[in-house]
Amino acid sequence: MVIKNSINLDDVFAALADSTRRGMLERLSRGPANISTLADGYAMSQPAISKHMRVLEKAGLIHREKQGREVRVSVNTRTVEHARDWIAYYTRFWKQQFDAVEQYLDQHNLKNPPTEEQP
Amino acid sequence: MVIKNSINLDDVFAALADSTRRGMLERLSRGPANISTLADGYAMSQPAISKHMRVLEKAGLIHREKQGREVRVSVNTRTVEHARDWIAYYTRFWKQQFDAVEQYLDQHNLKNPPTEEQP
DNA sequence: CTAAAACATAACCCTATGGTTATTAAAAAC
DNA sequence: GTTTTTAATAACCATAGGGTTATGTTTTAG
Repeated sequence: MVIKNSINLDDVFAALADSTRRGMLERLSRGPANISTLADGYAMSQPAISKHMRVLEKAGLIHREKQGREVRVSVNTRTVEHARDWIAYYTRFWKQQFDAVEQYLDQHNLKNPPTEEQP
Repeated sequence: MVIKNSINLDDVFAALADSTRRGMLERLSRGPANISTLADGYAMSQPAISKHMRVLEKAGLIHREKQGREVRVSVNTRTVEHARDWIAYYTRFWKQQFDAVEQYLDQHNLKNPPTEEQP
């Protein structure tokens, strides 16, 4: 079993930056699937699908397992959580600032423009 | 005030797929900053920085505010949370499958190979 | 044994991306 | 009023990305 142990956020987010690949990951949330199943519904050639799989695999987002002539694909939870956690971690601080501003505006009744400007 | 109301995950994740831009967002977790401050520590030209800002703005990840000749930049919490939530939502299902497999392997004592194969 | 199915790889095309230098605009400093 | 500073824009370059067709490989089906 090949396990990717170094998560590269560049690759992970780049892989997520394509709706076809996100669609495949969404499909995989209903359970593992083989590649032709994942390809279902996309109007593109088989090699194009193959490339998308490669991008997802290089990012460590999926795991492929040969089963006869088919390939069973499943999501690599660890990588996906890493991306989520990166955003979630900083969201704490970003939101904190945002809330601070909100609170200030609330307390000083500055959230809306002066009444003379309103309709 | 210009508010981006349609969040495009393609743009958001693409913007996050660059360590320079992630670095700037990390810097912004310590509070809003002007662009030259954000550029600090990056060995690249000023126009390159300018381009990165454009990418972040197009993705709706930041908000720029002209203050004299400087530009104050702050994080757009809403967009950032949207990206986080997309991942977090599906993580529930992916992890559920993962856990189901783990549980099965535990219950059937299949997590490790047969003892004869072990050192 | 031969044909079909499921995938991978190679070679190619076009556009997007990340960087550069040169130039410009506007505000601040002197 | 002239010079600096901050930032944007234009024009360019090289590489990466997403797509294609053509071809090959392996496994299953007939």
